[in-house]
Amino acid sequence: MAIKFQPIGTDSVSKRIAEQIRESIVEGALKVDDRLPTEEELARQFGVSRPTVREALKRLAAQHLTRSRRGPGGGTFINRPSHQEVASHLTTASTLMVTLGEFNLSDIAEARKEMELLCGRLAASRREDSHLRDMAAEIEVQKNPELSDEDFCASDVRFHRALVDACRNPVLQFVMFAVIEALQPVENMIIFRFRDRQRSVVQHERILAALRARDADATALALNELMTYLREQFAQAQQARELRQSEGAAEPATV
Amino acid sequence: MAIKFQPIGTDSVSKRIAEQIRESIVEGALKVDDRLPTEEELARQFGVSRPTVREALKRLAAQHLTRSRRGPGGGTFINRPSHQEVASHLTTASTLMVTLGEFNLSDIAEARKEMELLCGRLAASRREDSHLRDMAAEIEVQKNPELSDEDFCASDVRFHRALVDACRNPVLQFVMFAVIEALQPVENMIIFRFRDRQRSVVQHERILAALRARDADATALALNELMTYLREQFAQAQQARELRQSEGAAEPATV
DNA sequence: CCCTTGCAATTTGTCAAGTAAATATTAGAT
DNA sequence: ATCTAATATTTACTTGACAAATTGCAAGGG
Repeated sequence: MAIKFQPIGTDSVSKRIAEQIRESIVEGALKVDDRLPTEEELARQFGVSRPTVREALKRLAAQHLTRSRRGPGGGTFINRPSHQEVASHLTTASTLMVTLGEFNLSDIAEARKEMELLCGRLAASRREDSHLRDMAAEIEVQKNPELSDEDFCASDVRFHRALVDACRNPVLQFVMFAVIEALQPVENMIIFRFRDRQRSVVQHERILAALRARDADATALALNELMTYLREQFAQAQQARELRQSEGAAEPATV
Repeated sequence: MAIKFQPIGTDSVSKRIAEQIRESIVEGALKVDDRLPTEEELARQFGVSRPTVREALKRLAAQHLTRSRRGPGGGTFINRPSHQEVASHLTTASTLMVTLGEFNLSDIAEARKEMELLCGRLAASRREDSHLRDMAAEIEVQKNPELSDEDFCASDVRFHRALVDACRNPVLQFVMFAVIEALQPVENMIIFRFRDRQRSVVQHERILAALRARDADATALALNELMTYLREQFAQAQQARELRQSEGAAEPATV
């Protein structure tokens, strides 16, 4: 009985149809803005029913590979996925992996530190005045003591996004947005507990000044200090979290 | 007439249902391996028909957020997104954005260079002997002159993956795999045209030696040279590509 | 007593046919 | 000529049904 039986292709029809269309796209047979046949026609060609075709199209739509419009001249079209669409997708995925504990905080913090340092160095030579303005505006927001913790954190995220934008490399921007946004809930938690805003704001100002002077080393230095500080906070938060989990796992948060 | 009318929720029902379930997941109301109600029950709760619910579930399944099984005890479950699944998803997305021209080659090459340099520096202090062995094995493969261009390229990818592995940061690994794999088709094209293998192999050996000595600076130096060389090749390839597109756009490839 | 076999119940997968809603086109009216 | 209304096309959704897979249990044979 050493026969190796083939695992039967058990994927659902709608999945296989979606795969087939996706293949056609990546192989170039279907180009952006090409129109697919009508659902009825597709159903006929694949030899399946219309709802099955529709499920396949929804799979593709969920990945922003197609878009559909009703009416004459409507139909289903191949979509060019925009940066934002794919990035948002990536962000939810990474957020989920963080909240599910798939990545630990210190790994993310390290990755973020290293990559943001990299962006900072590039940004020093490439930043435009508009980036400086955006960052300055956020610092002003952050100085407002009336600001809620949530709003402060949101502004912090916008500040770092502006910094990443200034490095003017779409790929790095793409990746960093996911990393930064995935950290936001964690940052929220930390800032809520230790709310040491002043220190962050001072560092932000140092970073901005260094970028304004197009000084890569000074930018890296200031960023490094900020990131090191944040990493300490993360480690502290993680210790607290682990302590809470092991000690009072049953108690539902002492708020 | 200065009234601001609310934009009416124009998203399709199945999309809104998928959104609602996704929200429940990221907010923690639905945990991993939780079972959703049956499709019929969901249809009743949302006040829609079963096919509509199914379209929503297919959207989620396409993002690996849920999985479904038939039979009693079956149903639709919240899925824990594995590194591999999400990474493969990210890879196909970035591959698509490259082939659709959303990212240009030099941006990717730059991002890859900077990030791989970063990984290299970290790897110098963290590499294990197993990583060195993996890399050495790939270099041996690459020395074989009988190797097909395709196989050489695949080995090259494995070499760089091993390098990234050696930095021992899951987040960086996660991101880099997508960037490296997205570049593979392009690398293939270039190596096929200019097939300068010898030069790559020599650089690989230098990188390996530097890692063996745990010398971060030497690693960075060797990597930098390799990446700079590759970037030149990319630029050359892109020029050739653009030339071909503008000149003989009609002609179907002169092979 | 244990192991196999087969049956039944449950749940997703697929099909069929039709109604509703949106939209581009065309014909008609002012 | 320009605006309006009818019309045709195509996706969006509904209803109702059957098929297939998988689990659990029960009956039968060792």
